[in-house]
Amino acid sequence: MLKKERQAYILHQVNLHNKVLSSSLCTEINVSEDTIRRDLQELAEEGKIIKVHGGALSHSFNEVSFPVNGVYSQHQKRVIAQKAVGLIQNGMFVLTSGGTTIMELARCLPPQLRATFISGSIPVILEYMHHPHIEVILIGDKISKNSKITVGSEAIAKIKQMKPDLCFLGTNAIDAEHGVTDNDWEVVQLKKAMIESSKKVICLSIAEKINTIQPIRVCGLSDIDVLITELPPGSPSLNVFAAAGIRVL
Amino acid sequence: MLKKERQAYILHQVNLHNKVLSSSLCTEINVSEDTIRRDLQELAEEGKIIKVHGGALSHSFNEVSFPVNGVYSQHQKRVIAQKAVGLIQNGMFVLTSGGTTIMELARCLPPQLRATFISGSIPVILEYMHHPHIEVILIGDKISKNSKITVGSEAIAKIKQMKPDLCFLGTNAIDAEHGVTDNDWEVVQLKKAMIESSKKVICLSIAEKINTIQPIRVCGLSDIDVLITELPPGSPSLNVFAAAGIRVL
DNA sequence: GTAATTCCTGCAAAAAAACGCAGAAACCTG
DNA sequence: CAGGTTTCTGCGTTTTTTTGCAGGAATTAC
Repeated sequence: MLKKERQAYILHQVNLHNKVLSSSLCTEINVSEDTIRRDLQELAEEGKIIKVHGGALSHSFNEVSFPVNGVYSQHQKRVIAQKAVGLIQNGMFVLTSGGTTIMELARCLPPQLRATFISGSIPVILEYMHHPHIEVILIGDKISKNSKITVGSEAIAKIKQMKPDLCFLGTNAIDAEHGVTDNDWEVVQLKKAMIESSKKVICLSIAEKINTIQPIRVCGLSDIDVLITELPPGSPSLNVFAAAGIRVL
Repeated sequence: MLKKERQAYILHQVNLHNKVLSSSLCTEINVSEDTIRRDLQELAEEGKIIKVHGGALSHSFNEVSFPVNGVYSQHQKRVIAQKAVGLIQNGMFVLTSGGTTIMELARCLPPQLRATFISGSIPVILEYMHHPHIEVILIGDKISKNSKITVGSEAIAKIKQMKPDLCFLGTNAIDAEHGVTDNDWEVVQLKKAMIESSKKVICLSIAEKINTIQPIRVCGLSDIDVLITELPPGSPSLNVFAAAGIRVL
């Protein structure tokens, strides 16, 4: 990995997560801690980041006070994303939906990972594109402006041609009885096709959305292989899903 | 292998992968490391790549390093965009390439316009999405990270299925003798398909790029219907294009 | 207050770049 | 076509950059 590449990656991470630990960086990029420290120092001298003991902060950090709820659920989503990343292995074909949880997943991908990611969500694709080693496949079709995702028969046909190893679904509602439900008809059609095509379906859901229901049905619990939430796997509210044969992380 | 060949190959590799290692290049082309270094230096002096210790990076890597030229040519590009917008009418199907000139076009679209825009360029699509009445169709395929555009046989096949009314091409180089040329092989394939499919081809080019040549040919002058630059239509440097039967705006 | 990180300094090894040079190829030019 | 010039390429040497490591100082955590 070239020095400039490394620094660009660090800068991206800092801007993304607002903070970065030198210890975690050096395991991610697989260089010595001294190298990281020197990189941080250079970036700090250029005014791009703020160096602190143990890592670095984004410049925007001390300016703005965050919306409280935003940060809170973002933290939960990061926990989910970290768990999800563990399932991805080199060489895999990974199909993902859109949504903020998937965005977080995209941001948490380790830089040395080599895999192919497929999606029709513009924001998610943008995030994948920052990654140094990931191949990005974009599903084309008409764009739904509010969900920023491609929808339509062409997109569904393309998905049905594939057989990805993993499918990560950001879920709007999941319930023990009604399964996964959503509120956008076109997005649901797409998700159905994604589930059908994929070898393994992984649902990402923050605890807040567990046992909630939306008007349109996506799939039943039997179609889900793995459920990831920010809660520990043994939590009582998750027992019902484990009992249905879903691997709960 | 000739020097020009070698440099074209290097440039292609850089544009394809966003980075290149001099060590790997010299085993690929089978020349000494000094030769590679000299090539990289020349390309860097011409501003085509960014040379770093151990190799070189694509210029799109930094993206935010065009403050001077950026603002300057942005004004020219806006002039071009304004002229181009005049060609678009309600109900039209418009196919566009990527590039900063097309970005400017996207920003200049009048808000009451109702049309369908098709592109494989992510930044351009993002701009179209802001428009209230425009239908946006995204061409899907593998994403080329440096040009931020979808490239590949799927994308080309999709384009060939369409028959858009207009095709706006951002051009990297146009010359009276050699026609339109470019430096990214995959993007050229795409542009060729776009030209073939469209009823009317409109080239957008800032004057700076007139009578310049890039390694790979896109099309001849006879394939172009309209040429738009920031210069007034009667400018001497444009006469040769008008003489070739192109409508010059 | 103590233990554990983290940081800094100097240093050394490896890699890459710069430099000068010389042989070879290409290219004028009369 | 012959002689001269320029350009290109590879080699050896020197210089610079980068990176990791060790040991002591500074900072933080408990």
